[in-house]
Amino acid sequence: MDWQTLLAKAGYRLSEPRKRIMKLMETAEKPLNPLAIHRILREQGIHLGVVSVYRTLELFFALGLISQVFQADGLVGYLPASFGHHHFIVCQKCQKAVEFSGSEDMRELVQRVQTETRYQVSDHLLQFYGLCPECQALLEAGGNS
Amino acid sequence: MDWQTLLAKAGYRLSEPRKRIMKLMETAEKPLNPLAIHRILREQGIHLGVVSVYRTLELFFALGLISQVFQADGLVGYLPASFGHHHFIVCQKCQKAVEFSGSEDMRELVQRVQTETRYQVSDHLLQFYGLCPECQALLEAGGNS
DNA sequence: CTATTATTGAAAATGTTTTTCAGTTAGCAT
DNA sequence: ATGCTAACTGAAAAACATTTTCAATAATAG
Ligand SMILES: [Mn+2]
Ligand SMILES: [Mn+2]
Ligand SMILES: [Zn+2]
Ligand SMILES: [Zn+2]
Repeated sequence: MDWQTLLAKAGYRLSEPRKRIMKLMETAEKPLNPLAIHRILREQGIHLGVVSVYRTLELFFALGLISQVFQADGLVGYLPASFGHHHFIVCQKCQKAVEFSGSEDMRELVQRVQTETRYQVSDHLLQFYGLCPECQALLEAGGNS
Repeated sequence: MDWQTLLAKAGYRLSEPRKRIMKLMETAEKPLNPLAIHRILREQGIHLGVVSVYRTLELFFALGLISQVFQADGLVGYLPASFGHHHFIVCQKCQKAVEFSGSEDMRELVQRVQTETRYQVSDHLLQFYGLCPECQALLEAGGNS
């Protein structure tokens, strides 16, 4: 089921701002935050109210169409989410992020932690950080810094 | 080595605001953000500039004395950090958080993801969410909601 | 096509974080 | 102990980010 159908089935309208924002998200390689989206669209001549960007992202997130992406020091933005259980790995150099799937990750660790802490675990936040293939290549070639 | 020594060795002064803030952090069970810390201390009759709270948390974090804690929807605040590799599990009902250690967690998963994505993994963000023992008990007793 | 209702967006309000800078204080030297 | 000096603080303002409000607009159903 595509996002437009999902939106409709959930009782929401397929408005112009929502189309614009999803179209941009779909091509995004790096996590985008509300103001960045607003700015990029404006640069493309598409002028949305900043409020609509906030509202649309909130809605898309609630519907599971996009995921929040964190950098080691906080939320950086959103990226389109595929269905099912997955996480992101983010390049520390260029921010490019890709998903990896992970349904059975953590099983043992969750067991251990539940026993140790007496908490009942029901969810987790996981992200990896590192270097994307391109940035690895660049680093090997010439530059440090 | 205690935090005061660590601070001194790193060339920083042991100022009154820093003492106040660390003392509060040390007793915190739930993640605290800058404005919450500012408010709590003010309620105790200790009036710091809000700027100092921001600066001090930034410094403590850079020195590894405190950790950032995320809720499923963003950074919620800071908690004291013990040394070494560890993560937090946060109660979704009352926010109480405890650490668990985890040096060898993820080894296999990291391998798999490196192969799949061609990224080189160098770090990770992991947090668990669930119910603390107290909130489990409360839930079993009477209430739903 | 029309009516209905969700949705948009400008503006203002609110909330958060950073910058600036004059005054203060911790730690060191005497 | 006392004074010196650079690190530090905090009030204020600026900058930035988010939420609220509400009249105007536009998407969908009929
Ligand atoms: Mn997982
Ligand atoms: Mn770990
Ligand atoms: Zn990269
Ligand atoms: Zn709890």
